[in-house]
Amino acid sequence: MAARDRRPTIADVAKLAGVSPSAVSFALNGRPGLAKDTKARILAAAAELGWRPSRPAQALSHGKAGAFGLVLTRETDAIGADPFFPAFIAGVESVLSPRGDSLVLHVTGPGDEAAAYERLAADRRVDGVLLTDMRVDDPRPALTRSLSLPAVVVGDPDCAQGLCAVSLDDRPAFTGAVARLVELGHRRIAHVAGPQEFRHSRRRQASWEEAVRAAGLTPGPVLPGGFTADGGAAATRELLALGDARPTAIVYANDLSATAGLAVAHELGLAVPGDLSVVGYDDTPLAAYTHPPLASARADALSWGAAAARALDEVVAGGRADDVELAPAELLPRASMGPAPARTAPAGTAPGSRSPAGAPLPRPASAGDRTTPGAPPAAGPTVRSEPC
Amino acid sequence: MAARDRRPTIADVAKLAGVSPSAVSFALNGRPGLAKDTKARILAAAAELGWRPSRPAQALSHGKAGAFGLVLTRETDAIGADPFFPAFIAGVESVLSPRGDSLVLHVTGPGDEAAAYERLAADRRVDGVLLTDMRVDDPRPALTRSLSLPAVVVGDPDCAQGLCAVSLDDRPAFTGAVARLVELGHRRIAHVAGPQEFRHSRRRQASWEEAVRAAGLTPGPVLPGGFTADGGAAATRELLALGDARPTAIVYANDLSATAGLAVAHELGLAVPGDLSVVGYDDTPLAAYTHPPLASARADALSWGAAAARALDEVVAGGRADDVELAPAELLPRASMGPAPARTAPAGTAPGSRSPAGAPLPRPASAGDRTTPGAPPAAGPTVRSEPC
DNA sequence: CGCGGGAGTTAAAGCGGTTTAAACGCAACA
DNA sequence: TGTTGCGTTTAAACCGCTTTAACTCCCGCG
Repeated sequence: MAARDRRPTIADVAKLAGVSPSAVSFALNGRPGLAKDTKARILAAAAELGWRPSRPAQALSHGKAGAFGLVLTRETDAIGADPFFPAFIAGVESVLSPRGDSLVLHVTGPGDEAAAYERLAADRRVDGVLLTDMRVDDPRPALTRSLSLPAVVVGDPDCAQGLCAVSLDDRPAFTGAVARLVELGHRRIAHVAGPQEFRHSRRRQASWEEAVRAAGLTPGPVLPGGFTADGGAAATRELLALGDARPTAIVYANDLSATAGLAVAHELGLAVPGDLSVVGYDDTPLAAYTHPPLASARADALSWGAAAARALDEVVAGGRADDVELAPAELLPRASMGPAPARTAPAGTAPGSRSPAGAPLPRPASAGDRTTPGAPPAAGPTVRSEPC
Repeated sequence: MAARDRRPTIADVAKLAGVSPSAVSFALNGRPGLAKDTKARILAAAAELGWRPSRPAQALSHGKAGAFGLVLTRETDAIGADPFFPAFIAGVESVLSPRGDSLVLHVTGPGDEAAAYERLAADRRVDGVLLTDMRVDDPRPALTRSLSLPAVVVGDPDCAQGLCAVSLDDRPAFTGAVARLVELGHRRIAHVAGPQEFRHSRRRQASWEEAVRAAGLTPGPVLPGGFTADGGAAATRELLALGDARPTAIVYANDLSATAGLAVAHELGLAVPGDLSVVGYDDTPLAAYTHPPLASARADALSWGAAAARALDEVVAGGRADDVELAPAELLPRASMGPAPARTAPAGTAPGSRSPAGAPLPRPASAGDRTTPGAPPAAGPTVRSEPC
């Protein structure tokens, strides 16, 4: 019997089955040209020894690492709040795992990002990478191309720079939220935006703006919330200090800043949704349990991860893959959205009496209203933020 | 010049530098016996070609994968809320990254857990694994041992079964919170626990119980919160429906359930902390921004990850490493903790007038009080939950 | 002048697989 | 009986690196 402590190799299996190592390899990989019973004998021997091929050895000989890479670029303090990644990663795993492939994760500071990708490419530890959190003028598509590192963009095609993009539209959630708020009588709908460097932050802002315009209103103040609780709280404080110009509804770029906004409203003695309506995005586990429950939108991060992994598969195999568009995030209009407060709401818009969509609503004369009045928001032109 | 599309190998570098491949290897690995200028020439050639050794090839030849594995076992729906892992992973990375090593992440369902570790071991894709979320009677220490897969336990030594444990004590946070609540006049302090399968859930519960006993009180009701918002809300609803026996303070096993509890209290018209004090654990980014801000405790997950990675290093290298004990989580007593409501609070414990620790507080006669009265909680015996 | 010895360098043998091309056995065919 | 051809199996090269042992100089010494 072979040495007890050494893990079995293909040679051990071959010996036990009474064949050559090549035969074992053929059996393992389902190559044709092996007699049925030989193959069975080999697989039995492999099972008996608990043998599985060494991935490094396989990687070396056929040049595939059997792993995808994911680089998370974060400031140290911004780590920990994002419900997107765990689910996304689980989705990626759902594709990788059945094949025995792995996900290699790297967390880097902003300065080390390029180096992380270069290393991933040079090390040959992964077959391709998933690019998330696309930024304006993101250097990564060009970088991965120059490294000839297969890559897929997790985000809209506009910023893919020729790479395959796997996207999930968050715009309907924002335009829908604004449309619903308008329906509820709101006229001053502010936005607390995410970091401007991110494509999706800008897209969310553009969606909000388009929907507000489509309702014939002037887009209200936009303040940066940075996707953080601190930022969301600060922005909310500022918005609520605007006196008469104070918004009656705030659309936040994510749940974290929205939840912080809720707390600030309470702190200032404002009722939600009585005095202020609030909408977030992400549908954090907590969203249904804030006080009041936070209206938000659910993006299916699990499916997104799976779709991204499948697309990267294709790119790795064939060099190209078609863009994928997933089902858009759907708005969950929870109790934090309500009728606009009486002082601004028209008489007919009391709680419970929803004016049907399309019914003419009193619209305050607003300077700079350049949108066709009455155009239903949902049917408006697609929002295009500037190309990245 | 070599083929343009092929990545450079050690042979290309050797040719360019006019030496043999072995010399390049020696230069790369800082082996002695190479003339200084030869080494410099080789490194220059490597830099010029942008060559970095192939990790699979290295792994194959010296038998080290240059990667650690982390398996996250989660039900699909429990994914996404935990602020611990992103920070923990970043900590692990801080050790791995400078060396060019990687983290291989696997997310599995509960049923596939053992298979995931077996694969990680058989694949030889990692040099060792980090075991987190230790459970009662956790099979993984035995499993990794039988697979001769180096492992480190991220959790207290009691459940390490002989493996190296890297722990961060969460008990002082719980005993401290209870002591503070007692000081504030609370006499009925309930606990909303985490899933009983987890060691740390039980330990937190035991800490709460010990502290309550140490204060001469009878441990109040314990309800399962499952670490989730749903569970926390349900448990809170049940606790607050107890009528006269209703607790005046609830210590939750984590922030997620605590935050949901806050919402339930509001919903029932109870003021926090006026009618009910609430404490969580984790110091979620949101904790400082709930309404009112949630008292919680911060565990330094980043350092924890780094320490765990360093310990695993030692285990991989030498087979053994000393247990590591990190600085305990520290309680952040935010506004959700306040004086007990008047109907139960003694006269002297009005808001703002804190009775100094150690001052005799009126203590209700409670049956089953088996602890020495007056023993300061912090100095009490170490809580030991049953061995796992 | 030959030889021992140290410094510098390299040839060659792995590591554990995959893969190509050749060898093998055997039946059918000429 | 000697080919031919097919189905099955294997030897050997290779993937890119590490490492041991050997090899080559060159110097100093006897």
